[in-house]
Amino acid sequence: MSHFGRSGPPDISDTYSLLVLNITFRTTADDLFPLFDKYGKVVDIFIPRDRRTGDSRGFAFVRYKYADEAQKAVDRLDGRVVDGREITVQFAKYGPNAERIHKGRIVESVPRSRHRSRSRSPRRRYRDDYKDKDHKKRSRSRSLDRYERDKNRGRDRDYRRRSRSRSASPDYSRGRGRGRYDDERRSGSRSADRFTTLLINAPLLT
DNA sequence: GTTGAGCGTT
Repeated sequence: MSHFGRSGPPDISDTYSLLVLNITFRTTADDLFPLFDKYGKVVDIFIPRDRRTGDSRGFAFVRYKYADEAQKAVDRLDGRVVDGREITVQFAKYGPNAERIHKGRIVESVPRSRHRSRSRSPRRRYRDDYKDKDHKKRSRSRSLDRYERDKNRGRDRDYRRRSRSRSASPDYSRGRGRGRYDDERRSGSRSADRFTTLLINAPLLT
């Protein structure tokens, strides 16, 4: 029953998006919905998936109808263990300029960045430190290596396949030999004629 | 079957 995220963004101007990080790769929107719906009206849940494999990318977007409910969900669900992993819940933004979407709704849905860049509140600072420590523990080399390896493997296999099919093709060796032979014969005879003319004419001219 | 930083489909 995953009708979430199937028909595009419904009405962003009236919703408050939450970014849920560190979820399991097999956690679906239906798994998150009952958990997040307990703290407010969830209008949409979207989990970005890989284009090729269709697997979850490990994070989700939960859209709430009201900002206070979204804030409450952040407070209650950030750091909670879901499916064996500690999830990270925070307000999401569409891009580098998410505040320009609609002055009012979306801007109010990003109180953390504004508060952090303007003035730090000691009430939330201890949580930032906690999250910072959590982030420092993570390493990103594994997934990146896998991605590069996959890309290189695919390219290498393609290259190998093409190269092998060409060198192993009997047409290639036969055609190459025949072609070179013909080429040598045809152009050789003509150039030999020219050379003969030159050689014959050379002593005459000298 | 694996993985683990990050900001999203029309």
